[in-house]
Amino acid sequence: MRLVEEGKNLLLTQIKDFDIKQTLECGQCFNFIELADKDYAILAQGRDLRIKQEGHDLVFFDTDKKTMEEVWIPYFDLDRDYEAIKKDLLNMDPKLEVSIKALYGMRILRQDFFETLISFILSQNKQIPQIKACVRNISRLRGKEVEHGYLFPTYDEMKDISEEELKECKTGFRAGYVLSALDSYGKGLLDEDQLKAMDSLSCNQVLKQVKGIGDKVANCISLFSLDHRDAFPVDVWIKRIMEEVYFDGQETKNALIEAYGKKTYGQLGGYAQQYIFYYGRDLNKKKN
DNA sequence: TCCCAGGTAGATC
DNA sequence: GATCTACATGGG
Repeated sequence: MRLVEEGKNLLLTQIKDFDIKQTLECGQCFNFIELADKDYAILAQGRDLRIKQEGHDLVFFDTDKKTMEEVWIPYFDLDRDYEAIKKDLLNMDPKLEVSIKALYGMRILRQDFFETLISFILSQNKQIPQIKACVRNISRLRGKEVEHGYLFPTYDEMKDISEEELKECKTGFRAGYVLSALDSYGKGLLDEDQLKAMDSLSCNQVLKQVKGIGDKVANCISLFSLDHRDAFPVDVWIKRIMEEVYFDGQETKNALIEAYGKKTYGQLGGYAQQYIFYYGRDLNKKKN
């Protein structure tokens, strides 16, 4: 990986194990726009970033070196060795080979905690396009306008939102859950630094005290915004494919699947989960 | 018209 | 404890 300045843009060359489409469209983040093939606007980290991939090169538009090192390299998890992660996972479970090969360029983003907290509360019992629409509605109502849309609001921008406004954003029965999360956040019960310092189990327990956060959402928040890479969210897709591949086609409780994932993949549980999730969904798309 | 979606809380047994 | 169901909204 090498940094090259090109006028106002920054070029990252010789990148490995990275694909912008796989990374953004694997269901971990919702506030981005596809401008063209492998050319996206990402509304995150309080910024509007246009990023384009050309083979092993990444173009970061209108970006300085400091922002790149302090914001985008951590955000895209580019300072982590995915070759080693994939190799370790394959040793733990050879069955992962197909999904890892299919999703060779997926990186788990290090996303903003508040945004991830609210977004994954909204995600329950919704399809990804609908989650995106919901996040977009809230951002339009309360977030800062930028070139390619609206940033997701900060806590201060969102704290006095009403239930009616949330329902206008098509949050449905999740509106009350969002209010509950805002309340806990405002009271300081959800402190990002403290949650990061805990082990993932304790972290999930704290998150689950919020009404509307259960096992699955807590694991997603832990994995996608609190550096708990051993988290293992079990949703309908994971359940389906793991019952088929690891539980002999037998109906299996979510808690048991989660325990199996954590035991099998340990610290790499979150990565394994993402590879399996994407593969399961992708396979389903091809059937239709 | 029915079924499902990156689920969860509350009721009921 | 474990299981059942209602919950908004949109798409197949």
